[in-house]
Amino acid sequence: MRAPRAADKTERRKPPPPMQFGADQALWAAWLYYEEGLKQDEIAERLGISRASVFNLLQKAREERIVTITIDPTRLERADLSVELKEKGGLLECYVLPAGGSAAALYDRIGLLGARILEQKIEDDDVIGVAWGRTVMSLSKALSPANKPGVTVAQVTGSSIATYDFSPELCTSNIAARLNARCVNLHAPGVVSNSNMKTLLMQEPIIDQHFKLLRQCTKTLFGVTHLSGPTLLEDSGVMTEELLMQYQNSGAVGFASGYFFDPDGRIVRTGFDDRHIVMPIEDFIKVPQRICIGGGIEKIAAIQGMLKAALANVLITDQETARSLCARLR
Amino acid sequence: MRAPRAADKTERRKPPPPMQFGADQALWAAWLYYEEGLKQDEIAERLGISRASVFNLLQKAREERIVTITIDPTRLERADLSVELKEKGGLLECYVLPAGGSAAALYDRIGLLGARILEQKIEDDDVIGVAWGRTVMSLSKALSPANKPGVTVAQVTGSSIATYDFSPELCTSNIAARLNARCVNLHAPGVVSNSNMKTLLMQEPIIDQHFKLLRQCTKTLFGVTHLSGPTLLEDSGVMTEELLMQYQNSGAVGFASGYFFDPDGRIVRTGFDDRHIVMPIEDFIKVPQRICIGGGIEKIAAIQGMLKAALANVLITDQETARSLCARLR
DNA sequence: GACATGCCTTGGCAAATGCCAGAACCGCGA
DNA sequence: TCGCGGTTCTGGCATTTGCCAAGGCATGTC
Repeated sequence: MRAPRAADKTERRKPPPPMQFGADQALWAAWLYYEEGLKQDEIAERLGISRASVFNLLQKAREERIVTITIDPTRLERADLSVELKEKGGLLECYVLPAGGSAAALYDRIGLLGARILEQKIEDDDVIGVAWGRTVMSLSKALSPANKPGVTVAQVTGSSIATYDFSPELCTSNIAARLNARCVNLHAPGVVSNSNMKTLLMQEPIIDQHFKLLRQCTKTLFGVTHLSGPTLLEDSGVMTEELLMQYQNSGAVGFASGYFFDPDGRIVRTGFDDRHIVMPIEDFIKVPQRICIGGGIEKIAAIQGMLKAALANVLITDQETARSLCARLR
Repeated sequence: MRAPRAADKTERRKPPPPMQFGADQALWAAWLYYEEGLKQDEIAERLGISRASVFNLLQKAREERIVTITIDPTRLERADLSVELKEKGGLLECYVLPAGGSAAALYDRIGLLGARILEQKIEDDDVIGVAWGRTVMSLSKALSPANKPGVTVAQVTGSSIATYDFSPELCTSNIAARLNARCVNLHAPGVVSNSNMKTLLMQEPIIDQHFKLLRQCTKTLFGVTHLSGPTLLEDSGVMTEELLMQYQNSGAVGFASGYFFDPDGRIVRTGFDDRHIVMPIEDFIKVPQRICIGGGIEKIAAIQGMLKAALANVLITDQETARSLCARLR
């Protein structure tokens, strides 16, 4: 794409951003195509470029968000299955991902849905507590860039030693980066060696301050984990098999945002909880919007327990899971 | 769209895809298509319907605004020509329609642009004063339905006797209807027979009240008319040729929102002004956002005068007109 | 001043989409 | 049970779009 003629000589000086005209062309092509309904041929002719270039311009316009294609989120919420699950699950809102989509991993697909919903829900001065998980990570990657300097994104659970690509720190900072929001990481280990250490840590001013901030949360975002079979908790090195067994023996079926619970939604505690640095549940439960995102048949029991525990009041899941849940919830 | 519970009896013959998408089919098709990037074929397969039906669903989804395609209005404002004209014309904002669009009439194309911009600019408690004209009418028809019960749309100029399809009443009520806003028409003739009558009318409580409302305007929307050759003023029966000549002889080159002006932006008055029921110019000029919409080579001189008179601080026009104006404004 | 490098553009083909007219279907009434 | 009006769905074709690999053009380097 050529710069306008007038700029030819001064161009080597590069006073203004070089691609000024380019942005306009994409914009104009987009207008003519999407608003006036011209064919790419016609636009090509009128702009004096090839049709292929028009195609490229349109693609660029979409990529650069000169044009955006959005799906009305209120409709998503009104979909039949969403409404049914919302009512049966005692939720404030519920969103269900259509079955049989692309071949991508389910958590990526759910993450995409979650991203679109979160974008719509975010308000200018939100404080968002973020947990961790593959789906949350996926959501963070699917978020569109936005400018929300008033938003704070805070980590609800301590950081981990092991580095894996969906750690609490990464989830939090990723989301904050996309939103251009303030990122507040929790600079403490997620798990410490004994309860005494936890007590001491919690008294540290910086940590204490962080937990004060968490009490301001207007939203939290978290995934769910099931406990049977290979789980992230173990794979990520957060917990050992023995610890997990201990919870399972106590009747726990799932883990979400730092808490274990049984099928009836009772919180299950073991000694691990005394070493786990996480937002206290009594604070957590006071957050107005608690958004849980996750799905897959292996998680159904866990999600059911999570719903009974009322950890979430907004659920984002997939169709198959939603179906099963509806069936199970009487 | 069929009701979801069609499963009663006929459905038992359809074992393969036992999914019931009910009224959400369009929504889900839209999600899979626009968000997950599936082909129509694939969606058809997964939903167990023909590809053509998927196409129809997608079309419906667009029509019903389940999906919307929008062009970032801030980009429109940042386009080169817009910026140039904004600065040269002493405007707050300026929007330029790309040249060489569809074969539709220019005023329809500009109206479309105006509609998109107005949609973006409207705030929840706006009071919008609306004048009349073909372009304004066209804008009103291109507005997307919205729900703005807090908005008031008020007529800035009196109504006319002759009925034509872009009368002040129609422009006003059309816009209000689209926005689901309150519509306040001015129940008085646009032109009365003598100045005495105008004085009396203006004292009428209802009329007086209306003009009080107009003083609350946060926005006004109006077109421009040129005076040479056949004009709307004459065609619509608002004015006679003699009256127009009178203004032209006094140096007027254009008419906008009820006022005549000369090329230097001086307001031109004749006896007609004493019979013309319209918002007083000193009130008009205080409205924070005065949006003028119009274009076409025949209007260039008129728009130039209008700009000098600073009647508008937001201008929506087409590329050709914008080019000429830039050239003329030094 | 010639050559290498890398982004843009283009022509053309294969795939995807848009659209229409006829088929299938539904509910209703006889 | 059959026929009928109105609606929705589908097969198939013409058009439009998406994409790729080859060719340009301009800049940077020696």
